[in-house]
Parts: sequence; structure tokens; C-alpha cells
Amino acid sequence: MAESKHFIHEIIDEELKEGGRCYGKKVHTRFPPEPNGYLHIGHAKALEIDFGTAELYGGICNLRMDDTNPTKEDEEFVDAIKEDIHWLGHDWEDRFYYASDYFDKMYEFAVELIKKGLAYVCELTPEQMKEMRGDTSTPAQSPYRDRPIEESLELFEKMKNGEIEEGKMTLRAKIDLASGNFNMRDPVIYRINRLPHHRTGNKWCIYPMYDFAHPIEDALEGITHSLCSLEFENHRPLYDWVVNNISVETKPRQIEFARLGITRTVLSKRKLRNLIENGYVTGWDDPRMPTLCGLRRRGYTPEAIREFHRQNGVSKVNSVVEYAFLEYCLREDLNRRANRAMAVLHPIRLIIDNYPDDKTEVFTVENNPEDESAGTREVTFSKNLWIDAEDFMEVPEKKYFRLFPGNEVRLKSAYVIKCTGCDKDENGNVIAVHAEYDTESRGGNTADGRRIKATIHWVDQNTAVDAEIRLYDQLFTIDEPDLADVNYLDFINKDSLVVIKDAKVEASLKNAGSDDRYQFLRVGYFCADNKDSSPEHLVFNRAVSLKDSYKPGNN
RNA sequence: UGGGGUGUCGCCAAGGGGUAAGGCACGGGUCUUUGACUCCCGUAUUCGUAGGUUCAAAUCCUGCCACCCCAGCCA
Repeated sequence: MAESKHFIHEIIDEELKEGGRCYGKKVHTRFPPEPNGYLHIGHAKALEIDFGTAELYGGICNLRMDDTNPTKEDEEFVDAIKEDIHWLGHDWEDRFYYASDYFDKMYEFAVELIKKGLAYVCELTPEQMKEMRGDTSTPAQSPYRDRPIEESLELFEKMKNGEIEEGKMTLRAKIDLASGNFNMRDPVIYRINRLPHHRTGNKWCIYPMYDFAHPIEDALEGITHSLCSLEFENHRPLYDWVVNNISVETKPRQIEFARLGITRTVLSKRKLRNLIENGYVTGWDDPRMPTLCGLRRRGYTPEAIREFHRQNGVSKVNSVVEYAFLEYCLREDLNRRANRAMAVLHPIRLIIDNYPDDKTEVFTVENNPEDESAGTREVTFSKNLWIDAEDFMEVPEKKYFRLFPGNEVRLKSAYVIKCTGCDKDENGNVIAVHAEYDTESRGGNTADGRRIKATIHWVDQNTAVDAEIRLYDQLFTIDEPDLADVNYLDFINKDSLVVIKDAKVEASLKNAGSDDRYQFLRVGYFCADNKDSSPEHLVFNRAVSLKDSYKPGNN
């Protein structure tokens, strides 16, 4: 698994060399979520890059809530964000910060800029500022940019003291009104906002803009590499401008990478919220949601998600990874680690006619053929079993080698049986399958060594437990519902959830916890639902199906 | 038509003058007490495109094309 280094690590390698920007320094990154929503799998990529890079270089990574806008942020998300990050296995130790921790210092830096003649108080309304912004060929206008320093100082103080109405004044950096990069056309770095802040309450009524705040946060924390997504590329000149014009010891470097897209998935907060509000899903943790809490509830493991991001690599190309790759990563992980169990999703009776009516046997079954240390468990066997309706065909199609009259099949870890026929109801539906077992095949091996092509799973009617099973599938029917010009709500997959109320599962599943992952033999990977499942009413979610090379209808 | 980016297989992605890694997906085979897993084999004469430099170009040069981001007192 010796993946070659991606461009960010190549840059860091260079900077760490003698004479490089970071020679002799410890690599220090940060993950700076805005506490205004739940983390999703796209954030997990950034997490992998931020924490993973620190780990790779023996450095450290801070967790920092980027809470510079009181109108959008809320404390309620902070704990959920921390929980999700811990669940993924990342650790910030004691380095948990808020951007709001630095409001005092940011204010001082703003004053410093004013004193240097590099910032001024502007009295343009938002509308006026928009009108005067100019365009690609016309420079912006800024009538207040030559205001005396003393006056700006005074006004800025008034802004801080709440003497100015919201929207009436801003503090702007004096940079370049003619820049082709609009972020440099004297950007607003402080605005007035009278909403109480979730942490600082009413202490402030002016708040720094991201472009001013972020580089300061990074510099103050001694961040060496500020890794962010591509849309901030245009902001880097401003980031550098701030870092170079205020009195800070260290100068962090911003490097941008492409964010992740996944087929048949939407990742934008607005669209995800819409899915909830329109009732397409039940909430942020619905197992069909790409949120970390949704994936967790679905049965995804942190290991699978992290491996997914590691294998995808990091570049600057906007990419949309196939959902199949995420599924592959989950199967890879769970095949190694999940215990097997037998569950019949579409139960149909199987009667072993030559087996004694009241006899019960106990068979020992391996928990995981991929991992002997996973041990074994016991399952009971009797004359009356449940098997899956799909494992019987009265008239088999070509290449079908499961149960049909006259054919032999092995019941996993039990006996070889031969199908003798079936019972039907008045409508012609098969309601029971009959078979006779080979008394010499206990455990599943034939005495004469004849090979049995198919092995099917089963559960004993005497000990089987009822369970509800939720089969989840992709929420969308098209590959890229997240494109700007498609109405994603027109492409909802109506069958993204299929509920099976009357499944029969083996007794050992009775105590399944939501952290346990199982492979239901020949079906897929499942976990108990972390909200709705209980020993009295088992509910299992399908995380991902097993691959299946059988193509029905192949006449 | 300003500025900033990106273009290598269906999807990711290495490779930065010496003759196209790898993974997923897909197809075929093998193995199998899971039609899973394993293992094997196959899959870009070609690197957005047109020229140029060179013995040699995906890699260097020039032009062109396509796509993404930017005109919030959002992050």
C-alpha cells in the first residue's frame, strides 16, 4: 500500500529540508469546521488530510470551530462535530479552540492595520458597495479609502462600542481597487452584527470576516500548513496579505485541494436539509444520508471511510468518485472483520421429510472464515427450517443451481439435502419446499465425496427470531444529482428504502448491538439500527450488499 | 472578452525528456461448505487539441479548446 505522495506532501517535504520554510519545525495543521451543520463524508476527506498529514510528519492537528458569524452558528453542532471526529478516530488532544477565542487579538490587529494606513472605515451600504465594485474591466470605487487614520480609528471604536447601526459601516483593508482578483478590491474585514454570539454573548457587535480571521487564527496557533478546499484559492493572496501585514511570529501557508464528490449523492448543506424537510429521509442521521452520523447508523465503519479517502488520493482536479468505490472499501473492511450470521429475508418453509419430528441437533459454525480467531457459534437444526424464497425454483432457469426438484444442495454447516417437491396455495404460490437429507452428510460433507455445488443459508424454525430488515439503496437515480443545473429532487430513488417486516434470523443475533457489524451469509453486511432496534424488536440496516455474480433471467 | 485553477482508461490516480504504475468498475477463468472472499488473465500504441524543439515528448516551448472557482457586510 505504498501510495506515492500527493502534491501537498511533496510541498511539505521540500519545506522541511534544510533551508526550507519549515526546516526544523513540527508540522502543524488544523481542522476548522464552522459549527452550523453536521459533518459529512466530504468533511471526512479534509479530516483525513488535516489530521493525516500531521500524523504522517509526526506533527499535530488542532480542532477549531470557525465561529466568526453569529447569525449562522450554533453551539448545538459543536458536540456532534466532536463526536463524529472522534468516531472517525482522529484526536486533537487538548487542542480544541474557537475562532472567537481570538476576537480580542483580531480587534488589535485591525487597529494595527488602521494605524499603518492599511485599513479604513467605510460607510458604503451593502448596495452601494456592490454598485461600486466595478467589473472585470472597471476598477472599484471606494470614496472613504482616504479617510484619515485618526478618523478611522475613532469610527472603528464606535463600531465596536455599538454606536453604529448595523450595515452602516465596515472596516475595509486598503489593498487594490483595480485588482483582477475581486477579493483584493479593498475587502471588508469587519462588519457590524448585533445578534448575540453563541460563546461571547453580547460582548461584541462587530465580527471579523473569514478572510481576515482565518489567517490570524492560523498564525496565532502556530499552524504551518493551512489546508483547505479549492474555492479558497482566490483568497490566498488576501490570506498572505493579512499574515504579512500584521505583527505575528509565524506565517502559515495555505494550500488548496479539490473537494470530494460522490456519484448518486448530494453533499451541499442546503440540499441535504431539503431532503429532510421534504420528508425524503427522516433526519440528518438517516442511513441514506452521506453525513457521518448517517453512515455510522447505516453500518459504515470509520476504517472503511478513512481508507476510502486515503485510496482516493489528493489532487486539484474536481472529481466525482463512484459510489461503488465507497462500497468496495466497506466490503473490504467488513469481510475481514464482521462475524457471519444466517438471516432469511424472504422466509419460506423447508421441511426435511425424513428427519425425525422432534429431534434437534446443534451445529458449530465458524464466525468468520477469514479470521479463525473470531471463533465459532452454535446454531440449532430441526425438521422445520426457514430458507429464502429465492433459493428455490420449481422450474429452474439456466445456470440456477440452488434448490429445485431433484437437485442437491448443502445447508450451510448442516446437511446435504435433496429437493423432492413443494406445496402451493390455491393461487399457485409456493408455500413450502420439501426435501430429504443425506444422513451421511452431517456437517455438510458427503460420505462418498460427491461435490455439492450450492450451499444455502437457513434458520431453525424452533429458535429463529423475528426481525425487521431495512434495505437501503442510493437516494438518487442519476450519477450527478449535485450538479448546479439539475433539480435533484426530480431524481429521487423511490426504492431507496425497502422494509422487510417478517425476516427470520438466527438466535445469536438477539443481542446484536449497534456497534456490531455482521455479514448475513450470502446477503450483505448489516448492523442493528442504533435508534430503533431492541432485543424485543430487532431492526437491522443493510450497509451494503454482497457482490453477486448470479444474473437472474439468464434463461 | 479580468483574475485564479484544472485537463493521463467508464471513475479515481501515478509518472515532470528515454518509450503509459496502481486501485475501482467491467469481462473471462480459478478456488470455494457464502454465486462472497482468494488467485489469475484481459482492458489507454496513447496522455484536451494543433504545431514546434529533440535521436527521443504525457513530460520542454507556442497557440488553441474545454471545464471549475471569484463581483456576500458567508465560510
